[in-house]
Amino acid sequence: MKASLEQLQTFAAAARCGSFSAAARHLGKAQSAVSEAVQNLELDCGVSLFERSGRYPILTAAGRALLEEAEALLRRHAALLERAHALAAGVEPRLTLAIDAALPIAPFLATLGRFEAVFPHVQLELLSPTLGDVAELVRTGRAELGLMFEQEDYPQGLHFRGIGHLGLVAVAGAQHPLAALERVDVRQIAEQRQLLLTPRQPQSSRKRIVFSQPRWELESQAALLELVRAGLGWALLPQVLVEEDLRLGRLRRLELDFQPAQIIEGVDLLWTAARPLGPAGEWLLRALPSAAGADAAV
Amino acid sequence: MKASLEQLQTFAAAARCGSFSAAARHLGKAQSAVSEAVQNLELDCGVSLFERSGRYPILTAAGRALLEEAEALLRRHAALLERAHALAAGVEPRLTLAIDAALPIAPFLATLGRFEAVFPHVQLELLSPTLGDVAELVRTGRAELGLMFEQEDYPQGLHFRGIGHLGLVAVAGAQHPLAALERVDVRQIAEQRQLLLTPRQPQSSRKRIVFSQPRWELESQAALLELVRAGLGWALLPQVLVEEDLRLGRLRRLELDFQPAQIIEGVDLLWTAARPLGPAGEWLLRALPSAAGADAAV
DNA sequence: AGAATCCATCGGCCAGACCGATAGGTCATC
DNA sequence: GATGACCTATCGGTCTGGCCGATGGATTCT
Repeated sequence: MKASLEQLQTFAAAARCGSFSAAARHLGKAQSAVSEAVQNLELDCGVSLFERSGRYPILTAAGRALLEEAEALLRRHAALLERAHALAAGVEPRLTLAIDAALPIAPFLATLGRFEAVFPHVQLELLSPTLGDVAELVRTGRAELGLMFEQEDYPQGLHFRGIGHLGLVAVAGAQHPLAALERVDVRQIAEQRQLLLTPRQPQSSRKRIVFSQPRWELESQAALLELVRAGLGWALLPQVLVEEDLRLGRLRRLELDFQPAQIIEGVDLLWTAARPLGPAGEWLLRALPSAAGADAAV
Repeated sequence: MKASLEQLQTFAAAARCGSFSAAARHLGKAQSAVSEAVQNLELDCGVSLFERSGRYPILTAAGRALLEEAEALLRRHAALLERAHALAAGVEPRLTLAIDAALPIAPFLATLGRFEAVFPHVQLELLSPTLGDVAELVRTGRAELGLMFEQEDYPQGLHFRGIGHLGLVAVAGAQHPLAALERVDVRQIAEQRQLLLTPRQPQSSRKRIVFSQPRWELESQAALLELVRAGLGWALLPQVLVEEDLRLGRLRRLELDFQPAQIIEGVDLLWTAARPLGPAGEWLLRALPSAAGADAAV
C-alpha cells in the first residue's frame, strides 16, 4: 500500500520539527531513515513536499495541503488505537439503557453528559419501553440496564436497586368534566375514560394503577399526553412531566378524595446477573442512583 | 507502528467478504497472509476481532466497533491519495479569486458551485478589493484570477478578457434632495455629496466616474450602500444590486439629463502571464465568462 | 463416510526499513 | 574566505516482518 502510516507520520514530524534531523531525533530513528521515508512518500504521491534548496527544508504548497490530510489521518488513527485500548480494557463497544416511557428523562441528562465525557467511544442506545417491558429487555440481554417503576418481584436473574421516588398526579384537560370538580370520588372517576400506558408484550407482569372502567391504552407517553390535553380522558402522570401544562392551565390536577394528593412510586434500576457489566455499565450503575436522588425524588 | 493500514485493510476485507480465504482471493494474497494479518492486528489491539468457532469467522462486538473505525480511516486514506494524485496532476492546492467589491457576486455563485463539485480539494479564497486593487493583486501573484470593471490599459504581464457588461444607475435615498427632482442636471448633482469606492492603494490607476465636488470615499460596498440608504449622499451602483431597494422605495433612481439612463461598464477577467494557471484556474477561466454572459450582462 | 471448504501453523524467501558512515551543501561567525 | 555547526542525500550491510506454499485439523454439506 502506498503512503503508509509510518511514512506519513515521519513526514508530519519533519514538517513540524522543521528539519529531517530534528524529526529523526524526535522519532528516535536515524536521519537517513527520515530522509528516505520522505523521499518514498514523495515518490508515491508524485509531488515534491519540501523545497530543499536552503539549509532547512521548507514545505511546498502541495506539502502544506498533504500535511493537513496526513495529520487528519494520523488523528483518526490515534482515535482508532484509543478505542482499541478501551475495548481491550473491557469497555463495552455499546450499551443499551431501557428507561420506562413513563419516567421523565430530564433528571438523567446531566449524568448522560458526564458519561459521554468519560466513555466517548461507547455507543449508547436508549430504549423507551412501557411498563414491564423494561424488565423483559434486561432479562433477555437486549438492554444492559433498565429504569422502571418498582415491582414487588422481578424475574429470576435480575438484580435491582431502588434509586428514588417519583410523584404521580391525576390530571385531565382543562375542558374535561372532571376538571370542573373541586374533589373527585371513586364513583365519579370510575365513569371517565382513563388513559394508560400499555406494554408491547401483553403477558407483562407489571401492576398498573387502574381506577376507571372505560380505558384507552397507548404505548407512547407523548401520545398519551396529547390525548389528555385534548380532553379525551384523564391519566396518572409524573408530577414533573405535567408541571408546565398545569402552570399554563392546559391541564388541571384532580383532587382524589380516596387517595393522597400525590401517589409516590419507587423507581428501580435493573441489571442482569447473567453477564457481568463492563466498565461503562458499572459506571452508570453507580452514577444513576445519585442523579435520581438529587433530582427525581419528590 | 501498531495497526498498520495493510492490517486494517486486510481486516476490513475479511469482515466484508465473510471469510479469510475469500478476502485473500479478493486482495490477491495468500490465505495465510490474511490469517496472520488479522492475528497480528488482534495482538496489537488486545481484543479478538472474530469468533472462530464455526466454519466462517464472525465479527465480535469489539470487531464491529473497530471495523467502523477502520473503514473511516481507510476512507480518509483514500481521500489523501486522491488529493495527492490531484496535486501530482498539477491541480493547485488553493486558488485566489479577486472580485471587485463593486461587482455583484450573485451571477457567479452557480459557477462556484460547479467548481466545488469538480475540484473538491481546492481551497478557494475570495477577495473583494476595490477598483484597481484587483489588478494589483493579480499582478503581484496574490490572486490568480481577478474580476473588475474594464480599464483602458493594464500593467505589463497581465492577460485580460472581457466577459460581460454591467449597468450602473445613479441612486439616492428616498429623503435625499435629489430624489425629489424629476430630472437632474450637471450643476444640481455637482453640489451634492457623491459616495465613491476607494482603493486601498492610492496610486491605483483605475478611472472613476466622478460628477460631484463634495465626496466621501469608502472601501466597502456594503457600507456605501448603507450610507446611501441613510441619505448621506448619492452614488453610482450596479442596477442588480439596488433593484430590491428601488422596488421597496428605500432608494430612488436619479434621471441624469446629461447621461443615458444606464451607464454601461464592461467587466474584465484578469490573470497573470507570469505563472501558468493550473487546471483549476484554467477551468474557472473558461467557466466564468459564460456565467457572466448568461446572467450579468444587461 | 467423503468431498469441499474453511482456518492455523510452519519453514523459507525476500522486499523494504533501518542504521552508520560518508560526502556535499548552506549559513553564521570570526 | 576559512571555519565550524548544522543540514541533507546516498550507499552498503543488517535484519525485521510480510508473504507464500504446504500441511494438518475442523466444520459443513451431500
